[in-house]
Amino acid sequence: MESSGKILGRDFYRRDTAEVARNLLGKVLVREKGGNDSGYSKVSGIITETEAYYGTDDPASHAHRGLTPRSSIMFGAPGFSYVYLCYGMYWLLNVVTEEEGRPGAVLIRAVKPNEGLEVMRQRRKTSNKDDDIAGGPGKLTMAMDIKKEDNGIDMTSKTGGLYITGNSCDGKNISIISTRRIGIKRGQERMLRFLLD
DNA sequence: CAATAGATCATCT
DNA sequence: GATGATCTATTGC
Repeated sequence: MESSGKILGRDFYRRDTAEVARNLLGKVLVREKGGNDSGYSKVSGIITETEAYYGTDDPASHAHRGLTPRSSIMFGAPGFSYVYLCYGMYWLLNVVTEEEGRPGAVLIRAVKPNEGLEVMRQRRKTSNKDDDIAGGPGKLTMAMDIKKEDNGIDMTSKTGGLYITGNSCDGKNISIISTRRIGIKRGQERMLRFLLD
């Protein structure tokens, strides 16, 4: 049997953004670098931290000011990746939620290394601690080699080499904690950050 | 150990 | 031209 579970379908993402963010915890983010060169590698990690971002009602969201070229993907169909550059240095990985025409996305803030730990460690020489390899939005994309080109990938299919599968250990008691979001100026009152205990 | 500044660039006003 | 969903290194106690 497949230890990695099956890929989450589009219906999973076509829900309330906070609901998706909550349900993504414990799932497995898989990154298959589909390159044909010797650098082929497969890495995966268990999602341990997410944040929900809505649309016009959410002052912290990129879709807050309406539809712009960058945020337009948040208005599109669910299940697609939304990768963007933050502070000029780090890429952040989001997954589009809500039905088409309605903005929403879940920021994947942290994962726990599962497969390809060695590869991730090599990509992040600066940090020696395993817990810190993908313990943040920017670190996670660094460890998984996610960049601008990975924007707009259909994560309900293996085609893009980036997808999320179900949890391998089911029925496990997982305690989910929700707190206010981090690193933003507005909308902190809302408990839209979810993390695994 | 806690706090702070610097790096760096696509996107929006 | 200003801003930002960040990370790291350095300083200070």
